[in-house]
Amino acid sequence: MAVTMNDVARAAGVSLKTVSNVLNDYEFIRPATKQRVQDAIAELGYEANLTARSLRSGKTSMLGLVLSDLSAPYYAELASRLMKAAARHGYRVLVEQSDAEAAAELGALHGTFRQLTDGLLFTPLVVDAEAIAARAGRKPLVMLGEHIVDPRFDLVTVKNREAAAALTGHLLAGGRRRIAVIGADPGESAGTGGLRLDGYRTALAAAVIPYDPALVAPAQWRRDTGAAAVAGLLDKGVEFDAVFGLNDVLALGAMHELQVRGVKVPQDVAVAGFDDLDEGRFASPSLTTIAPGMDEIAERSIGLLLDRIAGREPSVQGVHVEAGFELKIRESAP
Amino acid sequence: MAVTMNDVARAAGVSLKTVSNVLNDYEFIRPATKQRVQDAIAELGYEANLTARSLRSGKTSMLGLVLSDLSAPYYAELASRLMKAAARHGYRVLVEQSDAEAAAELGALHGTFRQLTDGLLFTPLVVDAEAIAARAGRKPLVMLGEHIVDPRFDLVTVKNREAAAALTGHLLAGGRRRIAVIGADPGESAGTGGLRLDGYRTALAAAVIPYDPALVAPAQWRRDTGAAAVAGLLDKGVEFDAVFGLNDVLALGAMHELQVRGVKVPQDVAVAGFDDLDEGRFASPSLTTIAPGMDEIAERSIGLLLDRIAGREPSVQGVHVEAGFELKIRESAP
DNA sequence: CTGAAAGCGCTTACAG
DNA sequence: CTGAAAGCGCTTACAG
Repeated sequence: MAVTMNDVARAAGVSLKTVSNVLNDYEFIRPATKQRVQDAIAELGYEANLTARSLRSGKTSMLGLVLSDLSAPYYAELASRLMKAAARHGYRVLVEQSDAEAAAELGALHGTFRQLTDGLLFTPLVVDAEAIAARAGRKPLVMLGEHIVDPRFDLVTVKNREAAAALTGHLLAGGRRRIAVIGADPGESAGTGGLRLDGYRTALAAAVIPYDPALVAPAQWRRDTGAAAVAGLLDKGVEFDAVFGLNDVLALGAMHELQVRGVKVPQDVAVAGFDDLDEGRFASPSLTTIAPGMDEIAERSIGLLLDRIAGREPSVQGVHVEAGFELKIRESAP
Repeated sequence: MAVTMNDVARAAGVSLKTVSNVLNDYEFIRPATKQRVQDAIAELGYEANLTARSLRSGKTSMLGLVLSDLSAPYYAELASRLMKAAARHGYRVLVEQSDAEAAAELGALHGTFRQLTDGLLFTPLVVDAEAIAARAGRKPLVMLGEHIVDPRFDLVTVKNREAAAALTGHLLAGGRRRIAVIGADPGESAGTGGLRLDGYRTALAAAVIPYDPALVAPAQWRRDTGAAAVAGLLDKGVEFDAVFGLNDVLALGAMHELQVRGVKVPQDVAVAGFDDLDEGRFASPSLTTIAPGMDEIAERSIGLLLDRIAGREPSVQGVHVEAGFELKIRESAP
């Protein structure tokens, strides 16, 4: 059997409580006692049993991360950084893939997944604020992304509108006038796609260029759907001189389709995305995009969640954090 | 407070043990009793406390997955599928990133990570078999990848040698004679890189073409390093008419560098990779590659690990599973 | 087929 | 500053 606190207590000649005090960095321990306990721990190779600690304390030292699909590059990158940020504070991250299904998204809010974690980083895609509020329980919950923007919930996000406007502004400055948008419904205004579309419209308005809904093609945010959306525009005979993929994989899929059809990028059509995936830097041509402050997002969301868990964050209302961004100009839209 | 088994027992008018029996699908329960318990569970909204169950039973229903970096596309894809396969059996997967550091790889073998999981899926990159054997403990451990091929350990992998030989054969059939290899040391023979290099050499030998170590460039398996390795070959004046990136990101990095330098792919130099990332399908040109049987790998490794956990797998020796592969011929090496 | 009791390894009031 | 005791919510022999 594994070494227990009892073994340590016996070896050090103290009580269980004293070992617990040492383990939990209780201040008022006589240095000599502390030393004896630490020696016993080292000698016996004692490792605290997290399960027992969890059962008693109600804390698991795990954070939950709910996202649709870990194999999507943006989420993989985000998960990786969140795990590293959490590790710095002594927490692990348990990932749950929802596949963008409502039942899975809601399921992560209670049941065993919730039990196993002290707080949740949640990237809802289909479920609405009411459904979440009804099920969220008392454990802290921080939203990532923009599907839910609600004063009841903490939220960490990028400056989507500003970033999309900056990118669109860059395309306009390059002389592009008919900029297709891939990944949103023409009338969309909420959620990540809606906010980015809104930024696009803002930049258009600033340049006194009318908004043409025919240039906006909805698509799920994948490479194949990005390619299909551009194919649809081309087949319908819609004219455009640039494509703004609302994220990088959409832009990359679109760029592929353009090239397959002999449309030259950027000469005939410029292409730009959003996310700054490593993949885009090595695409041909390399992809112009927005680099969201991923480290800032990871750091801030973990920080906020841990503050809530520890009761350090005083605000009763949701705290909304907006991370910065950077425009990365590359070959696909110089 | 949450509803406990005691509350359910009281509501159903039975003992704790009976509730436990119903929860654990014990066979011999009177149907009426079972029904009463299930009704009480439904009515109270009871959810079993996993932590308490773990402390008592020693099982956590979690599997550990140790890999170097979750943001690497192959690992992200693998993790995603492993999580889905595990979920089908009622298990979750807890991921640990080692950053290819020995301390982290060894650390995952004991301590809290091991405690929290019933078995480990391990992708070691730097640690050797002896170090693992010395620290592995009694919980099951299944190796993924080929860094450790040792009769003491279970292993699930692709047919690396055969796949690399098939790919090389395809390049040779296309008339390529000087095929550069990116991602291995010229003398390497063990590990994933070594096995793939070995397959390359086998195909070369079958075509009676001498092996030229000058064509083999070591590189970490990333895009930037793939680009740098090809740059190195070009700068040294090494002549080649094809590049075999030992995985897709290497090939994609190499392809980017070639194109930046005005080398036409595939006319001047054909490029091929290994992994069949979605990214490669949408690269320009699209990437010829090997599709490892990812679902087979995920399914078999989870199956094997769960068999070991349940004591169902009788073999004392390590079981070695080799998944199939498929050659995907695309534009970069038609 | 079901019950009463012990115990997994911790933390946490409560004393002193 | 430290000890003895209770208890977190389950599962598991042991009876009956």
